[in-house]
Amino acid sequence: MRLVVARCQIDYAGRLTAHLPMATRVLMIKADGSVLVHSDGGSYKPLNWMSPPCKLREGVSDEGVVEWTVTSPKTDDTLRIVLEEVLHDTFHDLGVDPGLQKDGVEKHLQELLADHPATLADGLTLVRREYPTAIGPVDLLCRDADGLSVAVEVKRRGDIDGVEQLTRYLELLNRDPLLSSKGQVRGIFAAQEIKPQARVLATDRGIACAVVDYDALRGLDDPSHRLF
Amino acid sequence: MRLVVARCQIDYAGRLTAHLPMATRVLMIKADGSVLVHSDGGSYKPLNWMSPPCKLREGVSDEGVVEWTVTSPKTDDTLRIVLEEVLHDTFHDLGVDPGLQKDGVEKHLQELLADHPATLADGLTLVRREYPTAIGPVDLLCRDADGLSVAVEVKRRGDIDGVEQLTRYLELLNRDPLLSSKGQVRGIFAAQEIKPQARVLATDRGIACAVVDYDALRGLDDPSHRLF
DNA sequence: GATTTTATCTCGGTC
DNA sequence: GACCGAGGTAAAATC
Repeated sequence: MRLVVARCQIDYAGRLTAHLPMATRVLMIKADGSVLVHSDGGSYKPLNWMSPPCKLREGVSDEGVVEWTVTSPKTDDTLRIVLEEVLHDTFHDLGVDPGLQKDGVEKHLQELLADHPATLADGLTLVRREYPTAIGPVDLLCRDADGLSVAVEVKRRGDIDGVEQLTRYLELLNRDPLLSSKGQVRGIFAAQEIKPQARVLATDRGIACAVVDYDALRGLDDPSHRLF
Repeated sequence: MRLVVARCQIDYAGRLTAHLPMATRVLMIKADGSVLVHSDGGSYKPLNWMSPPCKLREGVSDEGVVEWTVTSPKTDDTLRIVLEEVLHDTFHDLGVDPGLQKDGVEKHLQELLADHPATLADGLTLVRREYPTAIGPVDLLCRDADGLSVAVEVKRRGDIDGVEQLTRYLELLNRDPLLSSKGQVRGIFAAQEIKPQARVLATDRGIACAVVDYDALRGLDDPSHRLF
């Protein structure tokens, strides 16, 4: 990884053309030859970049101006960087990164709860995941110990929208005699964190709230499992 | 802009939770407090990041370990960075970036075609750009040599969705007696590249396809035009 | 390998 | 503020 801070102007030509006027910026040159141009703002997206695979060629023009040309052998995109003044130029050996471990997305939570519905309420068993309705799939459709249907809406962060969503599902499900013949379909709003407003609304509508302990749930899935 | 190279491990908690094991990485801290964590590979997307607005707090634990905590006041996302060894730490004043000048996107194509509608079909003249309808604006509404209305949908890459879109517009426009009294409103699907499926569908619906030569169009606009 | 779906999407626009 | 659509979308999951 090479880090360069320099006054530069940049031209990109590829699927579109783009130009960056002369200014001071950070140039990040990765081991695979890819180049990122960052300013002191914006978000994680660079002002301009070249994706790997690509090759950087350093040249000097007739007027003695340093100019980098980054080219992609596959897409024939090119990035031309004219360096007016180099303020910083260092190289760092980073080695290979072990990579990111992601976790806690709604889908994974849903999978875990589908495997362990009893953690939401005693005696609860799964009928099916993504139970289809006219207005969209219910995350989990379950049955309780008395054989009554229970609809579960899973969210990572439970806010008011999720309660509204579950309410709509419950209205619909309760019109289905196959599900509601033995008694009303109940709702459980399951999330890692439930916002106070959402809890009030849910309680008001007779919907139970379940705060999900993600780590404990993973422990059930695999007792020897450790987070990292 | 502060650039730090360090052996670190990182935990993120927000919309999801993520973990990066101990390894050497580049930390980019921008003027607005946002933080980017880059490794020596991947693409322009950082391994982990915090979007502005956010605040970085540097702390030292009981064991003397340096630990950064980046928090967002709005979304309560947090990024925790444990620094085992700092290999590089520099600050650079970049100033405000003048920003990127883009070219060749759909909007620009539309402008060029609005200036030169005859390149789409002989005798075509522009009535107006972004002609409003109940379901959204038609890119270009034109009139042909016989005084018949022609609706043009402009895309950079023409796929099936664009044809569907134009079809909906044509249906609507053909219900307007002011436009269709002299005869049916025709459609032209104009794009730099038209996918085979889209071409088949367009032909099937009596919509003409026009592959736009972007560079030639720019040449018309200004024969002496040079990129920058 | 091609295609579809997702994203801590980002970014710019309009309403 | 929201909502919508495009992106040099990229990247992951699926077929």
